[in-house]
Amino acid sequence: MPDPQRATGTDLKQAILDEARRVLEEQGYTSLSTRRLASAVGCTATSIYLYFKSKDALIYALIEEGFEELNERMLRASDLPGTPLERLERASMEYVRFGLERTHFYEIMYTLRAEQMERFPAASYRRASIGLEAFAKMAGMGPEDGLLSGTALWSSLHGLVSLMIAKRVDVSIDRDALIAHTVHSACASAFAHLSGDAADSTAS
Amino acid sequence: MPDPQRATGTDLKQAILDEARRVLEEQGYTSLSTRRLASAVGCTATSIYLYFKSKDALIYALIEEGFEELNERMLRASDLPGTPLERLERASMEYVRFGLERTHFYEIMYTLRAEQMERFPAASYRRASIGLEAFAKMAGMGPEDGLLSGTALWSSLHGLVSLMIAKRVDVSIDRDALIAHTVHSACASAFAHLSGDAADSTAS
DNA sequence: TCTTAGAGTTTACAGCGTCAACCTGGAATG
DNA sequence: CATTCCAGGTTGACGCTGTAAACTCTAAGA
Repeated sequence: MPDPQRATGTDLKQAILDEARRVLEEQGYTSLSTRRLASAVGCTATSIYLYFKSKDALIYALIEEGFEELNERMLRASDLPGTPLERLERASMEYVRFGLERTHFYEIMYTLRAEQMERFPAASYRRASIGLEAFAKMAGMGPEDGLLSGTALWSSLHGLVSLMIAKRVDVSIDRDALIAHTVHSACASAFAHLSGDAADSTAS
Repeated sequence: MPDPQRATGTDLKQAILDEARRVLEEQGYTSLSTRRLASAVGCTATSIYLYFKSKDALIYALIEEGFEELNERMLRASDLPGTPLERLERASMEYVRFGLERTHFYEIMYTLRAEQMERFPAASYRRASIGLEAFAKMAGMGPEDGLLSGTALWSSLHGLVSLMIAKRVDVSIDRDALIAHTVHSACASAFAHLSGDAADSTAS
């Protein structure tokens, strides 16, 4: 009987996941190393492979947690009463807040390049765009023009979040003002293009 | 006298830079390794440190090349005659095109996190936001509201580029349509907020 | 008591960035 | 000519990394 304190079996898997989440949040995903992880939870590096196919698979598990939380927060934010535009803005704000609060999660969710990671399970890819679908639905958009407007909105929000995370935004800019401005005008844009609908086909 | 084919001195530095650029463009920055680089140009890994303080410093040299090209392209695009809005749209299109053509360059320029790299020389940080200043100037924006609108525009473009690079955009969306749509509405937004100026202070 | 299977460990491999010490050919100096 | 000096390399090492193969230990079942 070894150390009774030490986790084994399913508990060990959970302990690995917990520690990985902790390290990710505190130091970012580049600090995630199998050996450090293992020594923190009291096992060897190779034991991790008993529960995760690879290091990437472990990271994917964290990514899914991230999508879960993001979706939940966006749904909660948009479920409050209000006009469609108000609800869209609240959900958008929540998206931005999530990104800025959980920067390291956001990073692995959206900025890791697909091709240089092991194949991401198809089911998870679906998850990744649920947020977008939420945008489109919220605005009552059809699957055609809605996808376009929704993606453009998403681009704005994602761009804002990732520029801020990467510290590329001019330091003299008031952060809250920038966020309010960007969210406001991106949401307005999305709605404007909806009203214009079939009438507006821009010059070729 | 060793192999006369082999580059030495300043030539060696140039050869290292050339090879690094080649590998970056073909395989991305994660494939840049000092040893592989060295063996490709015919020297040892440590020789690289004779010309670059660190691997990061080498990457920064590439980053600067990227900014140089991007700035040049944007200026060229916006220097053609046309209304300010047209010029802004052309420059924006050029920004997006650069990002999608030179994905690996774009990646190191805008998505590497500042804190996990060695200190980026201050002068280069200035370079990094010249594009933004160009946006603001082009629209004849003052340094106050211009920075805000310019950054919001930049967010849209950057978000679009990086979502597309990371392959997060729904495959059923027509790429060109998405680009046209996003650029068009982001530029329009930037101009709208300029006209509204001091009059428009949104409800608190 | 013997077998079996699951759960972890040991050991190893090939790669990484980087540092300290060493070598070497040619120019400058005596 | 002989000597010194040094820029421009190389060698070898350190401490990391992910991960595969082979080994050991423990508990349950027959």
